[in-house]
Amino acid sequence: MPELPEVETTRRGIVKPLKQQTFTQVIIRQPQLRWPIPANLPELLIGSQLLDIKRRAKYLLLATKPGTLIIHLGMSGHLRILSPDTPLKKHDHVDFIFNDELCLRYNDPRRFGAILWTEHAIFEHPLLNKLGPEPLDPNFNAEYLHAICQNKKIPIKVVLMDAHVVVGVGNIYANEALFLASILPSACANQLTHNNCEKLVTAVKLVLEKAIKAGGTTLKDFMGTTGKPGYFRHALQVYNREHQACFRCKHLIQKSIIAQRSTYFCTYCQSA
DNA sequence: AAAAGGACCTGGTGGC
DNA sequence: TGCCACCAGGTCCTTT
Repeated sequence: MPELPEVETTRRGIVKPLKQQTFTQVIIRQPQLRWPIPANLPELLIGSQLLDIKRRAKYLLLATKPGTLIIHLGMSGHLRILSPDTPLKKHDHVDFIFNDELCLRYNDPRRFGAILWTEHAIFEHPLLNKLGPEPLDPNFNAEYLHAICQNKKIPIKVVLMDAHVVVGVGNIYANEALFLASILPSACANQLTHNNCEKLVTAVKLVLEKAIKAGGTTLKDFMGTTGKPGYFRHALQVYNREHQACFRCKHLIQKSIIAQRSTYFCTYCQSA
């Protein structure tokens, strides 16, 4: 679920009800996520006010006076806001309770996510200090991408998905952006022209902005509606469409594996 | 240093 | 119905 648009949608959904609220209880049922949840998290948080919720890449950053709570949703995680007495579902690993009346509940079946704590400057944290620019930031532009690509002899899709190059471009949007830019995912990065990079940067921004705007469906899901989102599905041009007709040219969408990830493309539309 | 592959974990699906 | 292989929205770590 958590591509960048969904993480941003989650952030927007929880910041309003929770900002300025005070942590009154922290319940850890399953501490073993990607890394162990700090056992002293309850004592660190209880009594503190949640000052703000920011996002960097796919990390949610919950700022308090003594430090920052870092939450990553991994491959399968999500956050919901509920009444604290809501019956538990499978994989409800952590509850953060505010003012004894609102519960932020973390659920993550595969446990690839993370809940961490730091008291230092947040952007110096080892997980954050080597990240590339945000995709929607002006620093992510054709000049930057083209320069990076010069010394990369790997498929452009792998470059796009490398968080040291640019954050937040997951498998779905890498496929979609490359289709929009008419560039084959397998194209060797150092073969791309400046013009290719221009189109690709534009496509990444467009696809992510559109998906964030479509985040309403996710928000609804996140607010407690049952059932899976399917939020951006209708807009997908290539992802998960193997053997189906390309919407643009009617040739069949093909699938291959690049860096162990499913990759979808139209050889007719994506010639670069 | 760059590139490739493995690792972490559960659930759903499709084949036999 | 059961069992099994394989796939899934991420990303760090180890090996080549």
